[in-house]
Amino acid sequence: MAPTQQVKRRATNQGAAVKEALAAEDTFRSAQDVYATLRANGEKIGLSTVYRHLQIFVDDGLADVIHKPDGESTYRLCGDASTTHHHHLVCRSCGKAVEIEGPAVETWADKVAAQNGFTDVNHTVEIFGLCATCAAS
Amino acid sequence: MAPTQQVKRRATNQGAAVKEALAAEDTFRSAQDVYATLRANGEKIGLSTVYRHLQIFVDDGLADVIHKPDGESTYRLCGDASTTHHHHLVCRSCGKAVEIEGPAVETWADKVAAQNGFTDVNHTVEIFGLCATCAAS
DNA sequence: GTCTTATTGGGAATCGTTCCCATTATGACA
DNA sequence: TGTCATAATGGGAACGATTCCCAATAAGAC
Repeated sequence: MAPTQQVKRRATNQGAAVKEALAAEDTFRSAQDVYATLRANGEKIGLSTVYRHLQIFVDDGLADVIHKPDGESTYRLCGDASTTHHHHLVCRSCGKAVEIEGPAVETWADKVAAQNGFTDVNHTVEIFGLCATCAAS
Repeated sequence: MAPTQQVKRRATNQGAAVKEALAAEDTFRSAQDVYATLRANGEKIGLSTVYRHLQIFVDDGLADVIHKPDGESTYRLCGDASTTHHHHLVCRSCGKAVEIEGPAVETWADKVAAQNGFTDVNHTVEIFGLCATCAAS
């Protein structure tokens, strides 16, 4: 919506740590999960800070969020999310995600919304399943 | 998954009241909202019971759930949800929803999942926007 | 009418997330 | 390199939605 305005932001160890933790895996991970991992690694960081940075990443378009059916929010860094709108194919078991695109879905969504008089539209499309690895075990 | 097995279930005033409350409007409503409405109507019912029945409706395929981006779960009765898989165009402001179908999306989702070795697939497609009424105000 | 047991409901408990605010540390500037 | 303004931190309290627990209640079968 509004042009992503970069606010002055300080570089901190904690911020870097959160980003690293996310970068380490290509799966969607919850804030609690990231926090636990960092603490286990001996990182000195608070839960609030983890939430803060995760949210910042989302605001800056560096990360994507997926709200799991159980209500938990999970995050994952996304290469060039800012330029390409995309969706995810997510493993319900391990959280592993594959970025997918569906141009047809985009246009369909906009068309349907317009036909019904809806404006300021956005949509969520997530496909959940079991990845080959998890299905095998 | 497992064949929907109908369990013996008693007919109670509370159960009927919850269903009525949902049937009264074609919008997705939260458990808290339904509870408040019922109490305001002088209905004698507990919050736990509302949650319980809402969940039962979902299990029985009588209602659809949508997890709002803020994490709240909203429910709405759906005519023949059990027979026709469909999605929703939901007003972000008032919750009003229009049932929509997108056969192309279904096949696309399945195809993408299969290509990536995912099984036991399901997907969520919800379109959020502002309905004409809410946009006007 | 009686009895079995599904259902109820209110409050405690849980869980993820946000808030508050005194303390800490980054980055700009001298 | 030292000083300073203030962004960032973190720990615990606060919150809101949802679930749990369990004694009291009431539906439905006989």
